[in-house]
Amino acid sequence: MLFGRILPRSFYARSTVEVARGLLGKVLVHGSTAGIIVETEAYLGGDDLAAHSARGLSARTRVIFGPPGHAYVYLIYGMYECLNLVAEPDGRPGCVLIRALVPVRGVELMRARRGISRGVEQLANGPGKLTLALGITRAHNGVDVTRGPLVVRERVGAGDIKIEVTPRIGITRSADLPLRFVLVREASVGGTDDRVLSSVELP
DNA sequence: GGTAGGATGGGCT
DNA sequence: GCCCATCCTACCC
Repeated sequence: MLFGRILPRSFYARSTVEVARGLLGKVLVHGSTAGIIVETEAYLGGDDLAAHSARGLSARTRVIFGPPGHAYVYLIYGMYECLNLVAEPDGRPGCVLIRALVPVRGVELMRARRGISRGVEQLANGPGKLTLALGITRAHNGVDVTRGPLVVRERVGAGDIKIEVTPRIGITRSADLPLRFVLVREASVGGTDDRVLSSVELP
């Protein structure tokens, strides 16, 4: 698995939906651990009542209104942390929740952090699981993901991908909007990555 | 295969 | 005080 360049800020300075779709198939890297992004959700500005930014600017939502290409990490249910990547030009709200990864580097460390000896496909197949597996915490809230140690990279040799679109998971407001994006499989046949990508079990 | 319930703490009304 | 952008275990088909 070869990683390409770090995604530049211009990648994130687009509409939240474009960024959510564009992140599929890219590689999230933190230290010695990395995984291919296979599931994302877009949380928009404006009429999207499920978004944390819907209630306006606050100490918590400040990052979402800030410049693109930064991490928004928050605590959910008092126990887990969720990673978002901020989209849209500076000053406009919008972020992408990373919901699932296929581990490609540092699998043993991920296993140790998760405290389980289960299949590799279950190490990072959920928003609370992947932050635990990659060692991402609220200490990363606001960090610039166009500079290390937490970055997203291109994947060398990645072909066309197929994307499935569904409503978002686990929300009650604005629940019917088609803003969840899942990487179904590689369209190009024959790469060893096909097996890896199809092995993820989405929660 | 499926679902019900509990853990656990911060943000907001 | 209530509501969560969740996960795991136990238990029941």
